[in-house]
Amino acid sequence: MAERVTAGQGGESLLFLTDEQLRKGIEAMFFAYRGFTADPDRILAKHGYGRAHHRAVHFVNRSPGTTVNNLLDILGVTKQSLNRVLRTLIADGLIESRVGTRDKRERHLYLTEAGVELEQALSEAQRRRMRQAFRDAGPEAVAGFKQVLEAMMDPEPRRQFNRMKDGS
Amino acid sequence: MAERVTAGQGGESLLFLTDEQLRKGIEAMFFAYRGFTADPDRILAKHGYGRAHHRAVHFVNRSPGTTVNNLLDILGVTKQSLNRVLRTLIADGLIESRVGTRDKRERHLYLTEAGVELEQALSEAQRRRMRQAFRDAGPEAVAGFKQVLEAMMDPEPRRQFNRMKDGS
DNA sequence: ACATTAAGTCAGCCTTGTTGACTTTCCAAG
DNA sequence: CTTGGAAAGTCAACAAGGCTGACTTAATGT
Repeated sequence: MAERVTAGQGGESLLFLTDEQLRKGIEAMFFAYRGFTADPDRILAKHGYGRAHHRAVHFVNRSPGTTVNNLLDILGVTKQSLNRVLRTLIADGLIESRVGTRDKRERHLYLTEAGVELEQALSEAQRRRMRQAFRDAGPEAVAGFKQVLEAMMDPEPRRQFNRMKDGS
Repeated sequence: MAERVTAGQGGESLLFLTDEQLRKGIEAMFFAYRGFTADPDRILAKHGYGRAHHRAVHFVNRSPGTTVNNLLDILGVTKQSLNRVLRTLIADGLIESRVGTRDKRERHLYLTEAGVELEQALSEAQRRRMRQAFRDAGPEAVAGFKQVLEAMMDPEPRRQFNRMKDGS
């Protein structure tokens, strides 16, 4: 089996990574991400929602009272795209939008009771899979998993990721 | 900091995983996957293609001569969805579709020279990021990363993933 | 007073999923 | 041998959810 190795740019490292090893990593991400989203997707479909709604609900739950602009930064989508999703969630009574007290231009977003309920259902499904995977793989593997994922992020999302470690 | 822990279904395990730990895993997947797809997305955009084209090119390169049906199984999308992408790739001369010799209903798919070129550009971008992440995290972390991802897949994709380890 | 900012809206586009209906080809049972 | 179903692929039409651009409204800060 011919193992062609592409040149590593910059200072040659200590680790020898074949293209084949890297490709397996790439495919692992592809298949794992599909599994990762499969359970919530089923729940969302019942409600007539998509992944966009899930992301919105997740991060509003994560940072209650967050503003629209804040959410835009986190999700990395356009205002118009988020707005469509947000509008339906507000209309359906899952998210509440309160005018800011200090700055009345801002809208602060909160999950309603129904919103919390959906978020619970979605995240519990996802946690279940994550928990199972973590248990199957063991604590050392979990540490490695997190390390690699963090190293794979772009700098700005990584900052957000770490900032969110300790609450809003 | 209140750490609520949801009940682990089934036999209580040795690992205590808080909801907070699991949620960090979930967010890590979200942000990392975005980084993972960012580089190829930029290249694809220049050619007027999307992720669907990338996936098709990737797996045709991976298993030259594969049939449409085969690809369907791997990608987990509908025939019609794949077909649209495939049609443009064939029209643009990146993929060649040969009628099967044994079974003339089947179409066997191959990358043309131009197809190989695009695949190289895409996968090299992705490999670069993966390589960097792997190096930053170290070999032990990489092993853990793979273990957890594999554990996160649904059984059928996992089978495909492992089957592809040693070539088509 | 005026420029800037946050939020929201409308119109229109693209990609990529979906379902349903269809053709061509193959194979197996009568 | 023929014929009827199954399998592979194709075409048409629709929906979700991205995107850009132009614009309004309201509040803020200079």
